This record gives sequence, C-alpha cells and structure tokens, in this order.
Amino acid sequence: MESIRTPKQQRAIDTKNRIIRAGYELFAQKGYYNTNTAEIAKQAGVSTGIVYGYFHDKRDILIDVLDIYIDQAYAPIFAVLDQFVAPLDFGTVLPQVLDAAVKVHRDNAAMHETLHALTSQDKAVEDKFLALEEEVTSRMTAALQEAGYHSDHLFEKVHWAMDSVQSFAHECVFDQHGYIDYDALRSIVESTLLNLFV
Amino acid sequence: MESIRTPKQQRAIDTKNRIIRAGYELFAQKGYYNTNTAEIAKQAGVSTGIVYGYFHDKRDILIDVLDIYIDQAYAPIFAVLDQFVAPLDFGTVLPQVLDAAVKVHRDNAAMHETLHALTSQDKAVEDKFLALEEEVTSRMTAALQEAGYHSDHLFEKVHWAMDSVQSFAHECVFDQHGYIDYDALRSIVESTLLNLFV
Amino acid sequence: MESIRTPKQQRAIDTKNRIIRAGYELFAQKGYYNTNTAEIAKQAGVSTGIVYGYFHDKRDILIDVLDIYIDQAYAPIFAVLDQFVAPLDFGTVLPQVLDAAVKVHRDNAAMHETLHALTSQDKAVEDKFLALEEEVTSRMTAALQEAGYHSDHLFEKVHWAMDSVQSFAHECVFDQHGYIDYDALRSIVESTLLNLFV
Amino acid sequence: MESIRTPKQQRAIDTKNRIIRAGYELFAQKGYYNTNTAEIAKQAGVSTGIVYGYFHDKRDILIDVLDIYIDQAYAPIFAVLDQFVAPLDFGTVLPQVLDAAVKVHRDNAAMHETLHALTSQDKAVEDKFLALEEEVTSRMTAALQEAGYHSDHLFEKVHWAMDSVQSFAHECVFDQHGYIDYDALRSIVESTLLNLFV
DNA sequence: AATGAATGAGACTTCATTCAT
DNA sequence: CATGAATGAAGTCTCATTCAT
Repeated sequence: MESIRTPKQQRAIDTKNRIIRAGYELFAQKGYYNTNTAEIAKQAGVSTGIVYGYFHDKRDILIDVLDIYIDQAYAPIFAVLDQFVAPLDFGTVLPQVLDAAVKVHRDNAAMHETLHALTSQDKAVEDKFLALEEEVTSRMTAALQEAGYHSDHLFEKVHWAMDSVQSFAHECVFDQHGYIDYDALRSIVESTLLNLFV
Repeated sequence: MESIRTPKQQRAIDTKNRIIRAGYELFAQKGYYNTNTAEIAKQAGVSTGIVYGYFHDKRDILIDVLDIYIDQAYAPIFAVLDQFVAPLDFGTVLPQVLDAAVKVHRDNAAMHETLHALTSQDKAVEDKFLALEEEVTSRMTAALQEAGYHSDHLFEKVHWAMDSVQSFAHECVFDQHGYIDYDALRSIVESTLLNLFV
Repeated sequence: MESIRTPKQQRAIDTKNRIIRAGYELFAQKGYYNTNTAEIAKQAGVSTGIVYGYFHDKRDILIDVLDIYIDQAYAPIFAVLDQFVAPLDFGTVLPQVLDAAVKVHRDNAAMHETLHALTSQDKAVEDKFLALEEEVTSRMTAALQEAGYHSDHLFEKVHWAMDSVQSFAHECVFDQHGYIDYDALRSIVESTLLNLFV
Repeated sequence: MESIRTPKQQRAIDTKNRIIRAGYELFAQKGYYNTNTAEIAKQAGVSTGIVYGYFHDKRDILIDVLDIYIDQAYAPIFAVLDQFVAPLDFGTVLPQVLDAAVKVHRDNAAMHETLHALTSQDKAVEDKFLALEEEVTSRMTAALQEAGYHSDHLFEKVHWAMDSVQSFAHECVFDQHGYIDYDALRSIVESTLLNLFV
C-alpha cells in the first residue's frame, strides 16, 4: 500500500490543488461518474500516474472537492451572518440573506447537484452535508441570539427558514418554470419568513 | 437499427415489467451508475440479452422507471387533492397534505434521490421532473379554486408551499438531525403555511 | 440434432425461397457479416424461428444464395454460348460476350463481391466458384470447337480470355477511374482478344 | 472523445507496431470479421486495453494494416519499374513484371483477399485501393514514356495490362485448376501483352 | 409448421489503478 | 516526484440459435 503524500513543498501543494480544481470543474460540468481520472489529470496539466501520488483513489478527489465546495459556497452566507448587529431589522436582513443564497446557488449550482447526488451513495459525503446544514443553522441561530432576537424553537424556525431559502434559490436558478412570476414568488417568500420571525 | 419490441403477448408484457421493476429496485438501492444491466437481468430473472429486446439501452430502462416512479409516488398526493371540497378548511386539509407528502417521501426516498441526481445529466429526466412539478402546482391550484379559495398570485403561493412541504418531508425522512425537535418543526411549517393561505 | 425439412408442399417451398431471396438481397446490400438472421426473417416475412426449420444455420442460407447467384448470374453468359454456330465470326461474337459480361456484372456486382469475399474463408464457397470457372471455360471451349474453331492450348486461351473479360467488366462497373477512357479501353480489350483467337 | 495516443517513446511505437503486425497476421489468416480484438492483443503480447490506446476501434487497426499492406505488397512492383531504361526491350521486361506480380501475390494473397473483401463495405478501404491502382498505372505509364515508349491510349493499355497481369498472378497462386497447363497459360499472357505493346 | 420470446456466449470498449522508466 | 504506457476486470450490447407456446 503506497502511502499518500501530504505535500509540504509549495510545488507539491500547487499540484494537488490543481488536481482538486480540475476535479471540481469536471465533476460540476459532467458529474462524477462521467468524468474519468485521465481527464482530471489532463485538465490539471499532470500525468495520470501522479494523481495517485496525491489521492488514494478517485473518490478521494471527490472528498477534497467537497471540502472546497463547502468552504467556497458557504462563505458568502456566513459573511452575511457576521454582519448581524442589534437591534436586528429583519426587513433589512432578510433580503440580504436571500440575495446571498441565490448568488451562492447561481455560482455553485452544478457542483451542488453533483455532490448532492452522491449523498445517498457515500456516507462521508452525506455526513459532510449534514454537518454543514447543522453549522449553518447553529451559526444563524447564534447570530440571531447575539443580535438580540429570541424565540421559542428558534433552532427549528431557523432550520426551516434556511430550507425555504434554499428552495427559493434553487427555484430561481434552475427551474425557470415559464408560468412563475419570480418577483411575486420572492415577495411571498419574504413576507412569509418575515411573519415567521417578527 | 434494431427495433425494440412492443410487447403484445402477456408473457412479454410481464417480462418487460419485471425488468422495469428490477431496475427500480436496484437503481433505488445502489444508484444508476452502480447498477449494471447484468444485475438488472438477474434480478428480473431473465437473460441479459432480452433486456435489449425491450430497451435500447440502460438509460432507456431508467426512463421507464422514472415514469413508474412518477405515477406511483405522486398518486397519494393527487388523491388528497381530489378530496378537497368547499368550504375548504385549511386546518383540516393541511395536515393531510403534509402526511401524504411525508409518506410519499418515506416510501420512495431512495428512488427519488437517484432520479433527482440524474436531473442535471439527462434532459429527458429533467423535463419530466419539471413537468411533474408543474402538474402538481396546477392541480393543487385548480383544486383550491374549485373549492372556493381565491388569492393573488395563487400559483406562486402554491408552488412555494409545495416546495416547503417537500423540504419538510425530506427533512423528516432523511436528515434526522439529532438536534431538531420534529414535532416543533412540523408545527412551524403548519402554522406558517396556514398564515400564507388564510 | 433437429433435421432440416426438405419442403415438398408448395407453401413450404415458397417460404424457403423467400428466405433465400431475402438473404440474397441483404447479403448483397450489406455483406454477410453485417446481416443478421432476424433481418433476413423480417425481410422474408417470416419468424426468426422458422428460418432454422429450413436451414441448419446462417451459413447454410449463404450456400443456397450462392447457388441462386450462380444460376442467375451466369445464365446470360451461357445463353450467348449456345448461339455460337459455324462458321464463327469472332468480330460478331466477341462484342456479344463483352456485353453479356458487363451486364452480368452490373446486375450482380454487389452479390459477387460479397460471395467472392467469402471464398477465402469457406471451402464450399471456394469450391463452387472454382467449379463455376471450370464450367464456363469448358462450355466456352466446347462451343468454340463445335463451331469449328481449333487451336493449340485452347483451354488456356479461353480461360485467360474469360479472366480478361471479367476484369474488363469489373472495371466498367466498379472502378470508374476518372482518368480512364472506357471506350478506348474496350477497343483495346476487343482487339487484343481478337488477335488472340484469329 | 478520448484522444488516441500518438506514440513518441520508442516503447510505444513498438507496441503500436506489434498490434498492427498482429492485426495483419490474424486478418490475413482468418479474415477481419473472424478476428477479435482480444486475439489481436494476445498475439501482439499486450493487454486488450492498450489496443484502444492506439486505435479508436478495430476498424482503425484495419486501416493501418491496409497501409502496411500497400507499402509492402507493391514495393517489388515499383522496384521493377524503377529499373526500366531506354531502349526498352519488352521481351526482357515483361517476364520481370510477371514474376514480380506472381511473387507479390504469393506473399500477400491472404491479406489481399481479406482487404479486397472489405472494399465494398468501407469507403476508406475502397478509396485506398482505387488510389493504389491509379498510382500503379500512372507510374508504369510514366516509366514507359521515360524509357522511350509511346503509344495511343497508353494509359488504358497499361491499366488493362496490369489487370491482366493481376488475373494471371491470382490464377497462379490460387486457383490451381487441375486442368490448366500453367506454362502454356503464361506463354499466352506473355505473347498477348507483347503484341499489345510492340 | 410457425411464432417470437428467450438464451448466453462473446464481441467491443472503458477506465480506475499500477508500474517500468 | 513525475510520466504515460500498460493492465485487466468489468461494463454495455449483439446475435446465432433454441424453445415454449
């Protein structure tokens, strides 16, 4: 069993990152199963062999891609949370959250689909997504509390609010049902969530 | 080139159905990409060859599986809609819808995940899901109107309500976040949707 | 071992002939290896199963097709021979032979290619072609002798003359080299063969 | 989709050549359709997979085999042409051409049959054979002219002469009709062609 | 005699992974 | 560390032939 390098030299770190980035792009474009390691290597500008110097196997690339995804996709959400200050004005804050969620979705939709699809087939992927959801809910809840907002079952409210926001963002980015008036939809979501918290 | 059998004999119809059923079970259990045609044939109790007598290729099985899924998974939802009568009591109706959605999710969760995962890779799958969403929204909207309910942007309200219900059902069936009080969550969803429509 | 029917009823004879005819057409169009038995059956308007009531296997169809080919393709050649009468005027006869050969080639070129291609892989096919060549040479030689023509090594002359005629016919039907003046070519062939025999 | 290796390392070039050589031998022995890629790989001493590193598919091997065949089979013919010098003595030259043709046929007969058989099913194969015929005719014509020979319709004469030579060579190598006196046949061919050109 | 569904060996091809250089 | 050729198991699909009806 060849042990996998934990690269310390800068060049090696770059190489590993290029592979992850290549995996990211290809998995997002074509899905995990429709991407092969030779393509990843080519896109990363390295040989096929060296991929196995940095990763145990193809799935191992996926795991690192997932980590990158989580960092990069959720940073804007957390950035919004960090700006919550008392006294909290939901009328101001909520649009920001919605905008951030839609933007995140727009930028990462393809990767999100790919990774989410693997949730049911890979325990590690599933666990990371669950942990992520938990972190989002926790941090949002904490942010609200710090900003002076209190409520019964706040955790559950927040959790579901985040689900709703996600649904809305997904709707905006993907579905494009011809028959939906998206401005009206947004108003509905906003006022509903406002009612929930105020 | 080779034309696909359109089975007429009862035996042939049975065989085709057994293959679809086998595909259904295996795709749900292991996902589309982790299931091979030999396994499908074996599970269906037929030879590998005959699979290609009824389907052009593996994806073609998926399409039929998807049709079955749509029929079977959404029947309970539509059944609930058909019982709406004026005057509509949302307090009675909403729990029924939630229960139906959770049950549908519970019974078909694995298949749902598998199929939804393919949405981003297969136009036909995506289109069927979009059409399904549209049908659910339309029928729900029509059912409400027939039962005497009217509102601005009813379509959008219903669409988003259905998304929310789906999120909730998904939450109940899958996530099992240890920190969530599911009864409280359900109350929140119910009261929020009640507010939306009443 | 299922014994093959030697059909005596008219309907059975018709069925067998339809299969042979279908084989003929498809083998000529697409070649032996690119034609499958299901297609033959379909083209013949019978079931796949019954083909094996009349033929041991696919190759067996080929053999019958070959017999048909030989009969049908060479009949016009032999017809010309039968008209030779003394005193033989080569100037009249030769053009007739060339015309017959070209016509035969034109009408049967595709089948000829298909069958000839199998010569090196199937002893029976090879033998039939050899026997055919021998018959053509023999009958031509006999016809000449009966018409009063005599010569040293007549057999060899005739054999090679027939080869030349075949080459010419093939050239006319297939190659269509843009740079060849086919009328000139024909004159050359005619005068050369005339010299050979006169 | 997958790009085919263009081998640069010597090892890779050797491997590719071994595959082509193996294809050559097997196609010649058993024909194209009766040879499978696993056999080719085995005969080449490589794995099945690597075959597809160098060739898109089985047909692609055939194309390279055909190129080799053309180079190798026609070299002796062209070698003879290159020795033509004025004043041209047909009595000397013609036997050389016949000998070269018979030898080429003897050495490459099996491959010739296999490849020629595919002419009617593969445009690229057909085109290569046509181009080859054209080149033979052109070079022979040019060689004659350079050596001081001139004639009406020289191109057509040469073309047909080459056909005749081919027929003769084929006859010698293959048919082995018991009833033919091959020495006599050769005399006939020689004197006829001599008459054609002198 | 006839049907056409069914069989299963085997063809072609892909690709995650290993290894010689 | 790096390359890219090589491996071979496994996947998709075809088709000559058989068999239940």
